[in-house]
Amino acid sequence: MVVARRKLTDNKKTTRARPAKGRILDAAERLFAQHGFYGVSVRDITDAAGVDVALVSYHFGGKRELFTAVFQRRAELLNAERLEMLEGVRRAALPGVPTLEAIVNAFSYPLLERSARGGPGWKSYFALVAQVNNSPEWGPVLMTQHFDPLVERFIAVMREALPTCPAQEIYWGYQFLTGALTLTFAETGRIDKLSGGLCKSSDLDSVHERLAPFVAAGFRALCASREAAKPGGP
Amino acid sequence: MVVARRKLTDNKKTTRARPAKGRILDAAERLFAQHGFYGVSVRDITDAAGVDVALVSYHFGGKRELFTAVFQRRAELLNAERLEMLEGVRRAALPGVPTLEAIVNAFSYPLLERSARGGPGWKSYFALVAQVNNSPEWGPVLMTQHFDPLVERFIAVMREALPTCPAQEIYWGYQFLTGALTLTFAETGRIDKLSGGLCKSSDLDSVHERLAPFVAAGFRALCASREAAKPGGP
DNA sequence: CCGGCTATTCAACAGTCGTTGAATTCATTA
DNA sequence: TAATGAATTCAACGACTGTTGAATAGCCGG
Repeated sequence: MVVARRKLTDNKKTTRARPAKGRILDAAERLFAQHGFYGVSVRDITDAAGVDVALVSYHFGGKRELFTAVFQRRAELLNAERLEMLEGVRRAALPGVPTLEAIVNAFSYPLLERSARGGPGWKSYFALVAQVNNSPEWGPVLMTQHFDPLVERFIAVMREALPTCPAQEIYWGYQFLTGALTLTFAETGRIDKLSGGLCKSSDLDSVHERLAPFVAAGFRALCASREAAKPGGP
Repeated sequence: MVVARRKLTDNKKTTRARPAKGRILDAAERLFAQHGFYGVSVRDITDAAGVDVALVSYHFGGKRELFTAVFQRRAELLNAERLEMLEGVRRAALPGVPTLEAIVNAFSYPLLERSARGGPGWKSYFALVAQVNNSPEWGPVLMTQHFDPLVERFIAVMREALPTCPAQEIYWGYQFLTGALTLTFAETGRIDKLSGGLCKSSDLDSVHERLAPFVAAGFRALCASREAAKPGGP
């Protein structure tokens, strides 16, 4: 990415609102989400943050470490919230099991809610996750490292709710769910053009209303067709 | 991307199997799919192709044009095949309408089949599409330009098959479908680890068996819930 | 053998890349 | 106030970036 580099001979010692480390993280989050890891230079980031180039190496060790720091920053908070909601719907359904819709919502709602009303930083973060999730270079490392513990718990609850369903079906259903969810976070505006303005990528409330019914029905269909395929069916 | 650059003082004038232009396209396809546009240098590509650096500018005009050429190359063939299959299932169902499963299959099967058994070039191509589709920088331009005409036809047939369903539901359903499909193409291997080897990202036949039932059920659920929400329902 | 054309090679350009070491500033404590 | 250690600035390094113009090789019809 090449842009006119802002002159900053001014505002050098003026009272800076926030410390440099956070400013760098914010700028990196936004730019990495737009152009990817290699599409952004360290100078792009530090210029946008209004700090010196050397501070990236000083605070984070290097560009690569900055990238993972950006990815980590919001992951724990997010997963804690999702886990809490997941266990909440599980407890609320005892001694039975929660509906598939409730489980999917526990998985997706905290993300959609933050992306919709958490501010531009969160919006950028999820766009970054969307790119990472679909990247063979970064996906296996970063997604597995930061999200798999929660995903395993999610799948375990899903299996409780579908006790007769083969495990593979749950995993494939999860893959379809996360694919649909991450493309939503990318907010490329493609659906806006396709629908002639009828739908808007940024309308995450509409997604929230529709994702759980869509995915839950998909799970049921998956399990039903596989159970029917088993020998000795009903 | 930084790798040791191969010395090629040899094999300069030896009989070269295929012309340079195609070799460049193949190498670019593979490397762009792995690391993205900015993650690969022109020299990475030409070294992998065994040709001179200057040939990229000579044959394509520049790196950017090479990228779009890679993206274009297989798009028309693909869309022609999908359109033919789509119209085929439509005709076969006359005077009625095709099942949702058949429509989804016409949309996804040609892609899955090529990715599974079309050779490494096709596999790379779909991994590239997965990244582009989730990129705010490239997605709106490339996906819209090369795939939207087919998508519009696909959605039109979908609406014929669901005549009472509001248009928005079809568009959202399409977004979920394409998200699930493109993440599948990324083949990041994440589901392999999650499932402990039970599922394999590369097993596109399993995806083919499951995607249509999953998505068709999702569409039906979407339309049903929206019709029920209409005033004066049954 | 010639001229013309395309394809390829080579060398080099100006600019950008990530990183670093030394110098400087800042806030806090002794 | 002096000292300390962290935070920031500055200048620069060697390597790599995409692109280009001139030179060369190969081929085909005359």
